Amino acid sequence: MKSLPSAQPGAETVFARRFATQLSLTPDELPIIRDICASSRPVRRRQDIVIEGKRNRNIFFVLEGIFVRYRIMRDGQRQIVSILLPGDMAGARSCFFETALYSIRSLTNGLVATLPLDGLFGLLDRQPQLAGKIFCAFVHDAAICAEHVVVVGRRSARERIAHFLLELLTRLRAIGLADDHSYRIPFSQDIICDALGLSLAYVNRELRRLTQDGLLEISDHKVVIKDIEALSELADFERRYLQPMPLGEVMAPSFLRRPAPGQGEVAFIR
Amino acid sequence: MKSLPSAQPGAETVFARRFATQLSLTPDELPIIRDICASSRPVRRRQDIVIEGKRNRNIFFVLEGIFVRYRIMRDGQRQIVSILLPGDMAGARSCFFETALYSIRSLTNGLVATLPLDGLFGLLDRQPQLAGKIFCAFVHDAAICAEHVVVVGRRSARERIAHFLLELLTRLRAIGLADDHSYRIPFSQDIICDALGLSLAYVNRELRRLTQDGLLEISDHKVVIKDIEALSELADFERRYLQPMPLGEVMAPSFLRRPAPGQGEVAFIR
DNA sequence: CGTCGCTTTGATCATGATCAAGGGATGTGG
DNA sequence: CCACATCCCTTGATCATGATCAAAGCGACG
Repeated sequence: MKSLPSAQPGAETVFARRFATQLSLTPDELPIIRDICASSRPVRRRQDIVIEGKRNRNIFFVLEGIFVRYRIMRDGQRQIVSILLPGDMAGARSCFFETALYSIRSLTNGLVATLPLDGLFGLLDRQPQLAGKIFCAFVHDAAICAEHVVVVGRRSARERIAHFLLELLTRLRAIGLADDHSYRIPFSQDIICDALGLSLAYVNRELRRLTQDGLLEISDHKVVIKDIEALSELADFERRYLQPMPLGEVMAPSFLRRPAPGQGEVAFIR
Repeated sequence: MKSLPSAQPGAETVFARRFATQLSLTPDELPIIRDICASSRPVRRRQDIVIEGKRNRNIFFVLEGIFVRYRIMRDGQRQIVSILLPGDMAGARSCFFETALYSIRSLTNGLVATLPLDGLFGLLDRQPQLAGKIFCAFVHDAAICAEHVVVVGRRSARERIAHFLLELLTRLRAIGLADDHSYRIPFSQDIICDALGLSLAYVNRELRRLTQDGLLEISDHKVVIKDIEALSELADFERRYLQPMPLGEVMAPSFLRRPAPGQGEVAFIR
């Protein structure tokens, strides 16, 4: 299997800039994030950076590599709660509990920067708006998680798989790691089945059917979505949950914002 | 059906105090929250306070009543993403998207206070620690959501139902709305089935089996958990995800905290 | 050359969906 | 006060989605 290339020099600033865009950083906030990213650490493939049941007080910025947040059940089954891509943050949730509720593991070699929780609360006093932006990133993460509930709760296996592949396409494209219709997934089908709560054999069969129907092509870990329209229709995929407002716009005081065209505020009561 | 009693005078301060505890508010922060709660509004049963696809820029503090966050699918099926109880916050996520991703609806008469998003960002400058605490509450909400993924993804119908009822017991007890083994659920089985991604008929059957096995009793919307131990074992219910650290402790600088007994930091790399 | 990790496929089983019908409650209007 | 409707619970019969079990193929790699 080809994994992502290992840490290259300069990756820190590439992703510091990417964070900058996602979080709408101002010129004085940017160097702070760049500082955090500068002291990054490599993570080898299949390594846990957070372990369920152990204490964690660090927030990790994923600069490179793909990670999963997961739980191992009593019977040995695994449920993957989220897929974490470069530009995402990890480990924040466990900071607010005695010990971590999930483990977080790399699927590939990767690179992460560390912000201790204390550092975040420190920022809260010195750079409150920046700290707020980081907290907002947690909210975006939660939105993906909520959507995952809907995928797993109310969709058929075929729909789940289609949705999963489309979500990955959209997220990878947003960070420049996919082209218009295709991307490399450096992981195997068991990730898909554990993310979607399905059995391996069945995921395989349904993937096969999707390719036979001409919607996909998968070969050697490269996924080509041949008909995005049809697949989106099949999966009932709405990308809105992957597109939060630009933070600069959300955080500006409301008198600076024009209301969205044609959409007033919701009438509240009565 | 008996719904919760309507807004009583004084409910604002009762729950302002409850928030105070949950968020470890300091004496100067408390009046701010109390102010927000003072201007609360009643919500009638079965009313949407956030509507999917509509713009929302308000954070709602649930002072009274039970709410659900849900999505209606193409085929008319509903997936409930979260149950919101007094003391929870609602609508924050939709503030960060052009329009709401989910609707939020009351199951009972209720009472909510409103904090405009601008107000939260205003707090960020004037009372950064308080704003941080509110953001932390979003993280707790996300933890429940993540657990929901695991429930729906990898548990049998019987286990899901058991888990759901235990989660409710635990959360209601935490806010004083349940006694040791029982509580009233002012809603019907279709809420359970839409929360867990099951069919109504099957939920009914499995509920029946659980009562026949002597684990539960349900009559007229009152749930009595007769054997918490056995039910927890059956559901693989771990309440940890409902017990975040007291924020006062999390937010204190680390040199004030003693490490958790017997649990060092996680060894990071290698 | 043998092993390991991953994919593929077949056969069978069962969990849970769907369809259908009936049975209290409670409420409402005539 | 009764007729009727509505909401929710209950139960049976049947169906199908997806799990489980089993086995084989196939690179890659040591």
